Amino acid sequence: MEQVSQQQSPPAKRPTIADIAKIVGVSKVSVSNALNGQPGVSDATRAKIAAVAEELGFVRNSAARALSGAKAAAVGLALCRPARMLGTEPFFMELIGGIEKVLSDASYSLALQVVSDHERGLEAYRRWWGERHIDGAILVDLRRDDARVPALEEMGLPTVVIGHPSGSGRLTPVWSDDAAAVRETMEYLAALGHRRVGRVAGLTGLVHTAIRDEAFTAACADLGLDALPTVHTDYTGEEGARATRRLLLSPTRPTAILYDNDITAVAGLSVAQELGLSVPRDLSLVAWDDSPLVQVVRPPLTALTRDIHAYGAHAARTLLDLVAGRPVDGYEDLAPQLTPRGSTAAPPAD
Amino acid sequence: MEQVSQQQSPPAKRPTIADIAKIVGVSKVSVSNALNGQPGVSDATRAKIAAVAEELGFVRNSAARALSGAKAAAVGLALCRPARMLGTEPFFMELIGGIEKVLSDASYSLALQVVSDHERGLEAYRRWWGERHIDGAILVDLRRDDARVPALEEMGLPTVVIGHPSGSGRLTPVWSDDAAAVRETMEYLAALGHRRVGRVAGLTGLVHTAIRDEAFTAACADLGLDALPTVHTDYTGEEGARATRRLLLSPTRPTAILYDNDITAVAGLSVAQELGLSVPRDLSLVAWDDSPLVQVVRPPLTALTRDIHAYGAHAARTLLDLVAGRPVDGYEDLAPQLTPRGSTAAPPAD
DNA sequence: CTTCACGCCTTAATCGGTTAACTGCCGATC
DNA sequence: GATCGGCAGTTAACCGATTAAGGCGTGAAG
Repeated sequence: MEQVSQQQSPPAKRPTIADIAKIVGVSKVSVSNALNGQPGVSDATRAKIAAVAEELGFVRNSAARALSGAKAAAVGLALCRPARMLGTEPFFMELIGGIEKVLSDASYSLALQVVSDHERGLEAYRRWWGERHIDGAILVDLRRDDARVPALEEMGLPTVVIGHPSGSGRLTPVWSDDAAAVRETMEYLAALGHRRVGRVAGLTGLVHTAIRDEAFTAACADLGLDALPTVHTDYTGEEGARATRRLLLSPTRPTAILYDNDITAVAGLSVAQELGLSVPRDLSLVAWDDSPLVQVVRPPLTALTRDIHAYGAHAARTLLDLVAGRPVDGYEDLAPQLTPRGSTAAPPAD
Repeated sequence: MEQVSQQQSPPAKRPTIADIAKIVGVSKVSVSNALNGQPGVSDATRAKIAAVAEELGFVRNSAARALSGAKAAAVGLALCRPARMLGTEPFFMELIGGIEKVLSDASYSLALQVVSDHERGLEAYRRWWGERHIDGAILVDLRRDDARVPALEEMGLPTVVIGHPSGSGRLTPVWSDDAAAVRETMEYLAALGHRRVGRVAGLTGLVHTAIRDEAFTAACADLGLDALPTVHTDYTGEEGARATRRLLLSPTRPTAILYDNDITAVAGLSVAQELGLSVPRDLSLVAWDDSPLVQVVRPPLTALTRDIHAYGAHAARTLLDLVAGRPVDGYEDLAPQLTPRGSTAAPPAD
């Protein structure tokens, strides 16, 4: 706390289109048109303007541009995570990376706010939109009967919802078929010979949790498997461990467990090993979402893989279409693919 | 891709201070002053204006405000991560969470851009600043002789550097004493009886890597330990595993290894177990940065703990001071604290 | 009675772009 | 030769807020 290092305030004034206009000897409007590729400027003039702009290091003032009714060239994302869940899931960094890729190619930027609850998230969207700070928004962590959906609809803010169409109202959904992934996994486990499969799920309120819950129950019924009660968690390692312990110590101990994320699956693996169970000999585990994490443990976990980066990119691309007024349908991404690794095998003979 | 769900464009015009002025029967200026808590407005008028603004759901147009020379109420962060490293480290989500907390309390927002290299990161800062989109910036992943430092200095963009003062030039640094943490760890390991300690480090170019490298070498010398060559990685699990394998298969196999992040440490644990080494009986491991990850594996890893959320919050607070023109020193956060867990013990008798 | 200060409020100008409407001018068309 | 159309470019107005400068009435001081 001893280091002193001051910065002086910016002295130089930024060049404006008026400066360029004066130098080139044309009007502001011609400069504006030239720089924006609008017609009505000769190629010669256009070139001269471009040269001067370059030389002066001209940068458009987005405030002025926005004020004149143009786009803000930014989209908003209010991420709702209680502090302790932050950083537990690689999912969001990946997703944001994908979103960012598309946005920055279009010279859009992302306004990000991490908030404690959906209420405050909605406030952020409302402020950004009211201030004309953003042209569109991305909504994540979709809940059942999510109050944010009607609110955003009413605001008229172009929004892409990352989540199933069943919960996205009139907003544009981008989603993947989680039910299919559950089905594929259950068929795989059933084929291996498993009859009692447990499930450690995520937060109950989320739409995708409900969808997976349902698909899980349906698959059990279809495949004639024992339906064990699903245990819900908050995605943390601790709850994943607790849930796994509960399943493994119950009288109807499962021979395989399907997790809703990577952290709980890894925690489950540790619990199993603590209890003296060998994976995959005594117990098979499947993680949802592939990440460095699940590949680094021993044995590496069988996982439901999806390209989260691409998922985010699709959402961003869809939003840009929406903002530009291009006709937009929802976008269904690929369903997560089962990637078998060392954590799944036939159940013990018993 | 079948779902069709259109959104209509926003029909209603947002209320402006002119609207409020007309209704209340005063001038725009009075409205502006009233809403900004400026003097020159009677309490009665002020109350009336506030009431009408509330009723109309008035939100300030930040573009217009920015155009008139006011603050942009946002700060920028260009995060430079190659795609595959994204999401591997919980560190940045935590850091951003801490930054966000402080910013949103001050009604500031964060402009975030994930870029592929520092060159593009600098471009983002330049664009944001030129556009008056941000009032200040946060710089991370500080490298030695980082070209971004002089560039930002020259731009006059108020910037807080998350990194050691030795590399932050005239910009304001926020840092923690990594050297002290290395020293503490080495003393601990030496006290346990270790004589050969290996180190799996991060990217060579980074300032904090160099500082830890140096502290490591110095500590070895001071404590009379064998100086094994440090192995550098890109923080991924794969490279962590490779580095660990290399150390463990060398003729001078270490009895303890200090890692530069959590992912490489966990990968190292797996490698050790694969090679038939028992942790901590045959080998002790120390991870840098505590995360759910290192607590979930067996045994849970001894780690260098720091409050990353608070770290980010300090950086943001310092930046807000800087932006407001308040006198600012650099800020030295607490040094990472050693948290012993099950992965460290005395070395084998040999 | 003048003068000054002050509180409250107004008008005017400004930030840096964009859009709308209009002016010359040239060549093609009838 | 008059008319039309299109291109290159102009001027004027405007977006919504802020700052600067000034007016006007009231009460206190000289």
